[in-house]
Amino acid sequence: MLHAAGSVPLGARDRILASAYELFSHHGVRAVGVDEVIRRAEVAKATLYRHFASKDELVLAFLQQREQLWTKEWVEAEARRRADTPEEQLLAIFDLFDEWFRREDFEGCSFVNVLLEMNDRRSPIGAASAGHLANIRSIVRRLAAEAGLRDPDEFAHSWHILMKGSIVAAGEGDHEAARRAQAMGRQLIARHRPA
Amino acid sequence: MLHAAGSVPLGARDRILASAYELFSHHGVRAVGVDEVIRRAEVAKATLYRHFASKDELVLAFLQQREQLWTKEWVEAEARRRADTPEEQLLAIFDLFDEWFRREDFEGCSFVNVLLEMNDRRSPIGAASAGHLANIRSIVRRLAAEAGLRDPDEFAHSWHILMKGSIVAAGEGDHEAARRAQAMGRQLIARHRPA
DNA sequence: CTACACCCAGACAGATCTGTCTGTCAAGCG
DNA sequence: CGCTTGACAGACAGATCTGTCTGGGTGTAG
Repeated sequence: MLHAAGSVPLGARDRILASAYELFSHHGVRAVGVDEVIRRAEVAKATLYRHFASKDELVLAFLQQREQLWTKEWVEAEARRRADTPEEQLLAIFDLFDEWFRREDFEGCSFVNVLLEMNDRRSPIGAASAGHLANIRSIVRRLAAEAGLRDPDEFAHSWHILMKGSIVAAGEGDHEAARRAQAMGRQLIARHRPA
Repeated sequence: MLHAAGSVPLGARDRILASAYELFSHHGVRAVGVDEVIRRAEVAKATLYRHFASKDELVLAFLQQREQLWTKEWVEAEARRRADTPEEQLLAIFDLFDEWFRREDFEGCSFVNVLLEMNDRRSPIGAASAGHLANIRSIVRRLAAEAGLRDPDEFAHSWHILMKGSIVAAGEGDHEAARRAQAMGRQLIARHRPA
């Protein structure tokens, strides 16, 4: 054995995941084949299938990495960093979205994209996507609870509707979607503020 | 020539369109092949390609029929029928959605589904989907104008965010999505009411 | 030096999808 | 009756995708 701990130095697996992340997030998991993934990763096909049992397993790994990079390290961490109070942190999500929506390579929410590409909530991939979306909601729910808002669960579901709706609108080309969603978000906060 | 006017009696083309509508709306346009369409329609493959130049043309015809049946004859007509004032007609959209979201065979918004399946706004199919979504907004805009709301275009964009967000949430399994969106819609109406 | 683990390159099988083509049949019309 | 039109059934070509397999190369440990 080479590695005493469970850390692979910097190998083929990471290149495959990075390639899959770039391609799947921007072009969808159905439109991208494994040949394109290995070409960009500069690995052999056998290497991919040594590390992942199937393309579906690779997609599941991609979704987990998306949660780490997008949900946790971008949305959650950056929203908390940009504002002091939980209420302002919630609103800061749409400031992030505003910048995101204006990017040339805007790619949308991979969890929604994959869920709608599969068109099957009960498939392993569909269920995983729905699970990752639920994890986004629980971050919102936690912020709502920290802000002292009434009924954080109901709030999180409604807030998430604004997030998803604005992302789809941005996918159509609406560059003002984040601003519109934020305005509705302010009203939603007001309605959930304790009397 | 058989038909003096431009009306085909009841032929293969209608069976193809009906089959495509059922399959594409429920399982997506990428997951369904032409073989499945012709099998359900009970037509020969050559017959399909006599009436439609390609599968893409069939998809475009499906989207147009979706606009006729879903957008116009269901959402718009039924919302106008169920309420008297334009404001109540807007809110009635989410009453319709509430029943729709609870259906066993809930299929989501085909325009959003296809747009995200394609992942390309510039392709003919993606552009058509975006166009049909814009047509939904113009119906909302017209109702907002009839209701005397301020800035009907801004209102329609925001309202449509609620519609699309709740549809995606329903696709995840949230049966209360319509009620939540309607509550936010009431606040949006209040904000756009003239002083 | 040898053994072994890991990896690259690419051929290959099997499945599936679009779109074309051949052949047959039934109905309407002079 | 004979001709035309449209449709059915299905084989077929060509492309593409997943997953397997062979063969060869390289670096490291004992």
